[in-house]
Amino acid sequence: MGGTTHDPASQWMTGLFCLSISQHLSSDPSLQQKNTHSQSASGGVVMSSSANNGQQYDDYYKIRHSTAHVMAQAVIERFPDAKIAIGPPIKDGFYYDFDLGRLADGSLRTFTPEDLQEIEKRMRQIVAGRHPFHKRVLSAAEARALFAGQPYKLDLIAGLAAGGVDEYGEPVAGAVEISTYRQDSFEDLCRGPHVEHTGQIPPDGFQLLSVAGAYWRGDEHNPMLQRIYGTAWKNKKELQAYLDRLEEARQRDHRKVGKELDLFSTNHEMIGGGLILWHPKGALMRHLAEEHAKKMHLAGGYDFVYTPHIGRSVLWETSGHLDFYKEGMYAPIEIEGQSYYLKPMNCPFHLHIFKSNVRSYRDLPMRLAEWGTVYRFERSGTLHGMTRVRGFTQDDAHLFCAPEQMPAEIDKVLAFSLDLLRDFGFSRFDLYLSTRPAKRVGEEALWDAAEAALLDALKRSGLPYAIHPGDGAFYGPKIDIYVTDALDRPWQLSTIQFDFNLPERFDLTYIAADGQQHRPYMIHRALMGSVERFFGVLIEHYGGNFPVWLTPVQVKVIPITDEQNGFAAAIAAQLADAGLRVEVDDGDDRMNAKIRNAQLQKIPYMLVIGAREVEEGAVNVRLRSGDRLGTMPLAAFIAHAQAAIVNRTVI
RNA sequence: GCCACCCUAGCUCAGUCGGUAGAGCAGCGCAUUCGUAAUGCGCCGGUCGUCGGUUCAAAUCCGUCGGGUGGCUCCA
Repeated sequence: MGGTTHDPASQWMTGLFCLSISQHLSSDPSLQQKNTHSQSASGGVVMSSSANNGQQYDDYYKIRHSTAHVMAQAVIERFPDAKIAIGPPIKDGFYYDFDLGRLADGSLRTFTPEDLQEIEKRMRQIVAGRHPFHKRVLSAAEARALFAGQPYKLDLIAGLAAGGVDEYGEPVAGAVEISTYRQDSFEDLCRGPHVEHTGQIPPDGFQLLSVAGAYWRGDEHNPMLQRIYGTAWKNKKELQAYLDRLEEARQRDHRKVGKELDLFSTNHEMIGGGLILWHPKGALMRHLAEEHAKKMHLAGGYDFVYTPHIGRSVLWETSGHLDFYKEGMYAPIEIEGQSYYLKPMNCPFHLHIFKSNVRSYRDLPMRLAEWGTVYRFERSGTLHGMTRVRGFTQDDAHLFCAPEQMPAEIDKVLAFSLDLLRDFGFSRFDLYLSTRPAKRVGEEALWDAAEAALLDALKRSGLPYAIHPGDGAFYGPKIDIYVTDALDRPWQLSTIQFDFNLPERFDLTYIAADGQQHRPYMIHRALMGSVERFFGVLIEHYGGNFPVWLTPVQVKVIPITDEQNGFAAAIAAQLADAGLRVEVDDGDDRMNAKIRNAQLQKIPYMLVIGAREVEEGAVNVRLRSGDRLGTMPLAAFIAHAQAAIVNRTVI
């Protein structure tokens, strides 16, 4: 999700008066596809240095698309009355949506696990038949006749026949050709391309994965369809590699690792959904992360502010939140006849800090930063661990500057953001510039200047970027930064957004050198985005094997017998004095068990202390990786560990 | 919110055709003093998520509510 225009959630997230952070896991490789699409639709606006390797993409695209058709055939054979909707290839696979009608009791007819098994079995038979894919082009009238009993197809044809727009109302370049593809007994409305015949679908390269409810065109006002997800690859080996990747992702799931390492928990029944309890070890990591980020902010010219958790309704009326964002806000609290709202965003408070005094151009740029905890209503079905929650803390800042300062300020904040993300171990970035949408506020000159500044900053960054034309919020253009994690998954973290709206609403001014009042530029930015979500992403990126500087317990001292407990305690005291976070395991376990426990807790350094070490006054160092550094003087180990901390390395 | 699947001890799970509950880990106790991923023995621990129905009998079958997981346009 995260960032596509068609995502209703992110649409209301961005259609706000203030900084919005997409909390979603951005499992959205559509970005790449979307760019291609934008390019064809709007004449090559997209500039991206991450090249599509077309041939490969085409092969997978054809295999997945064709497998979807084969699946639809198998479904139709088993459920002859099924209505078929759409069945596109997607990242790593495909899906197809079906309407199976209703059962006698009025409930939706759905696929059972047995259905899936049988469908998959039948698919292999169809594939073995080596049926060719036949394309034919037909008129809208012919298409309507062909799909007379298929309401969803008729809906699609209507969109195509209307011309100029596709089924989502997006403009389509060029003339629209209506075509079908047929294999064996199954003919589907489709623009292709497909493989030549079903024999080109590797029978051991695909697998059905899951069934899910999905609304027609993603709109909950529409009928709910039954979607079958599948995956398809060129051969068995690739399929297995993909399944292994899914398993690896399960192993790294931040909810699983968070429990194993005792970092955080949630409790829907007693606390509430989407609300995080940070346990001591998780809280320590959060403290370390924030401490580092805050030092960077102070060095980067930011001023810290603190603002309340609630504010009077007039504040949210002024900001526009009560008009446009009420759905996302919690119900008001009544105090002394006044309504107070829990804050969904920090910006209105920051604007009031700006307004609390007459501002001179000499005060600018003013950079107000706050780790501000906000509360937003999210539908219960969308909540997910730490990455989609109802209460979260933004590393939020608002930059106010004079027009002439703006380009430099953009450069600075972009570089700052990337520096911070790099410090947390991310090295692969994709940047997106979202430009002016049709409905917008602010003068054209403001948009021109802001978009140009953002684009220049992107160019100077030297990193891959792309443009999403028309994808900006109505109040200003923005840059979003996606990082790619260790499992090649993109996540939207940082966002840098112009706002031409709030300075107007709050009537912000400063006195320029000409003695006149001027309106400042205002930029929202969050780098981690939501601290909770960022933490979830970090857990999955590292799979719990955190870099030494962030890990809650850095050193476990392991005396082999209790003869060494005294020496171990003395070692631990010296390590603590050196600033290391250390624990001693002086329990009854054998050394092997102590090592195993430390290993399971993913503690980077284990210092094994036996009689030899005591005699030599040294420590024997084992790493989390299983590597052994051997015996060394304590001072040498401290130097090693401190270097790992300073360099933020993962050992 | 909607669709599917799931809910058994603190955790991970087993429990056959319906005959009234088991293991490992964790915790606690005792013994053990050990050289790089689990020492042994014992003890404690569950009205099988909730409420209701069917039945001589329900963890098991049916319904209900609660909770969890995946999904709800990655464009015919």
